[in-house]
Amino acid sequence: VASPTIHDVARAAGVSIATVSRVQRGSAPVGDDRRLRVEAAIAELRYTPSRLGRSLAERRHAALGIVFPDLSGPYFSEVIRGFEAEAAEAKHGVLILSTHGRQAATDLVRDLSARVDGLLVLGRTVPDAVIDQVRRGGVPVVLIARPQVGDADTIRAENRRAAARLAQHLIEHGHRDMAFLGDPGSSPDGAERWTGFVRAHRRAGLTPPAQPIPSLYREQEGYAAARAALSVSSRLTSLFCANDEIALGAYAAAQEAGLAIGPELAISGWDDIPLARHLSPPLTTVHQPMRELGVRGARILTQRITDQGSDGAASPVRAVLTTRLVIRASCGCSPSEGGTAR
Amino acid sequence: VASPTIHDVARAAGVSIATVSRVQRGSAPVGDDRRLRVEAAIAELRYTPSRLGRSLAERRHAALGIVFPDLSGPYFSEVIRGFEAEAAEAKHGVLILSTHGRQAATDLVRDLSARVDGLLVLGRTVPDAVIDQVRRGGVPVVLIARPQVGDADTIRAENRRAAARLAQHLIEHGHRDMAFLGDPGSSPDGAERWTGFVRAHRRAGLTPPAQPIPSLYREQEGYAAARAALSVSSRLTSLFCANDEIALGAYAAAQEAGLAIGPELAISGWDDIPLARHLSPPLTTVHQPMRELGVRGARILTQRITDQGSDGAASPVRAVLTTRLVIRASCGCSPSEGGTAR
DNA sequence: TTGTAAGCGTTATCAT
DNA sequence: ATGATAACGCTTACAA
Repeated sequence: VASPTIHDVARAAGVSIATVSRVQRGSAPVGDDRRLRVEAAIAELRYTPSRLGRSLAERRHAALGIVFPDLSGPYFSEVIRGFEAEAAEAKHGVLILSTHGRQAATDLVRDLSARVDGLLVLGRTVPDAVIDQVRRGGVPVVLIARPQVGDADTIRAENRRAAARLAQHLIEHGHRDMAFLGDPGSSPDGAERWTGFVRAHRRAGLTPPAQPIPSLYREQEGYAAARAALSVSSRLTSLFCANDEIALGAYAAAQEAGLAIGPELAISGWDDIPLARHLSPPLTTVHQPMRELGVRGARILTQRITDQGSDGAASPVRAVLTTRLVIRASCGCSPSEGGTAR
Repeated sequence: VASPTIHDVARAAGVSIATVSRVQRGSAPVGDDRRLRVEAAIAELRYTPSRLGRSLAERRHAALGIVFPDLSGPYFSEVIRGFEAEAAEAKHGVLILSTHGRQAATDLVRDLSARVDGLLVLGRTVPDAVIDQVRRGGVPVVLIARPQVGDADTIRAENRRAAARLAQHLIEHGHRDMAFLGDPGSSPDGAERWTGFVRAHRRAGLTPPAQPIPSLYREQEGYAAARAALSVSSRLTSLFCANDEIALGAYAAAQEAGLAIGPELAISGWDDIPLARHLSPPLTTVHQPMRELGVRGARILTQRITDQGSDGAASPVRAVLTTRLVIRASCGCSPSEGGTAR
């Protein structure tokens, strides 16, 4: 049941393998008689060239890889979605790798890097050293939502200004006692949001909280953090959550405490996951162009790959995509005054 | 910047490439002196064997592929999640392909099939003919949520009985005028749910509706279908939705019509997406083991691949995974009496 | 234990 | 226009 090779076709058509290759990929002119015979043989034998043989000869995989922490939640799915679409456009296959916190991630990433022509790395999935190593191996790497490594290309969504605008919006609602739930230490994104949050306070002449309430970016942890925040200060009127999952947990905590979300306790999230608009009240949050992050990542990689021959290394890309405030009801706005601010 | 090859290492260590190969993969004993020299050279040169060269020699890609319609919504993400985890376990890379309704899907799938040792196909993404072709090419295929093709392995989640139990539950709530929103024509899953729905009516001595209200499996379409249903019959007290997205649309339609979901209008979904429990009222639905579907798919594929040498084709797998009713409040149950039925 | 050499299935360079 | 033939980078008999 072994698949036919180029030799089988050549034999069947009574020509050399070079001719078969030419016909099959139209790379050079072939006489009509032979072309016909070859085409017939190809159809007859159901010949498909071996990707492996071809890649080995062409010295390219015609594939891109993407590494992400986990596939739970819509965030990474969306990035992958964009990435895959754009990669397919460029005739690239797509290999995925979820590190899912496993320790062996390093080896898996090395493995993956040996299968692709370019690699997109999301979040804090891979040690810097490994990134360096992969790049030195000649595989272009693009980083998303991750601290920079050397002069690797980086794409991120704007955080600081959006956070400041959101915090300011809350301040204009009259809130004076706000807590920030999240973990600035674990992610550059979180750190920037915290910075924006603080900045808005300063600009309004207010004193921001001294510290964020620490919380991992999951509902469970958000719930715990919100309970903690609420119990510490009874004057708290607003919870600024570093992502929507945390906000979800905050909803639960608020309901448990008998607080009306919106009027009595403002809650905001980040990411604008599909869930957000279906909550009651709908969640005020910040929309990130997740799909676009993936698209851009793939685009930069294909660019780097085609540029690989030419010398004169193009300077590293440092793209910052714009985010969008999505004002809904959970910040205390009435549904009618809600809307979308740039 | 070209990566070092096995020859470079051999030269540096003053040994043959065979010895390098042996050391590198520990496939055969090597004298201590040479082993040390080889290991030193490998470290020195930062040698990583070429996946392409290796795969060509081993005649296997060490990779699995998965084809799905789209990455929007949690359903396919979950399947992929399980698939990836299990594949990684078996040291397989994972290639993804989203057909996203594009017409060129057929070529893309052929392409993909030339890059992997086994393929998982979800939903109605690929024409039967292509599936056959891939299988004849020697690549094992597993089908999920898709009509059977020849004797390819198939995995699905149980539908009929779960649908019947859910419908019966609704009937016990006193509902006599129920509508089924979905598109049995487009998917075997949908067809089976409809069958179960009808069967429950019959068993209770009731007359089921003559036809489902047609709706694609998306919120938008669900909304339209629900409006249509509600306008046709004013006696309608229950909407049995073929998936959660449709139910989401039904929620919107019900709210618009001023109907209290649960008490006045029962709504049920299918899939138990994360959103479901966050709706108000929380959505009664049916939980599918999506992750498990992916895991099983990968497991069967690896099995088929390793069995490929041995003759005596194992008979086709026809796995049916069990589903679970998740009773929440949207069916009219009070939160307290809610719970999970097997 | 170690090395030589024959594949694995292409592409691409050279002659012709 | 066509055909030999040399890579491409590895694994694995087969010899020694």
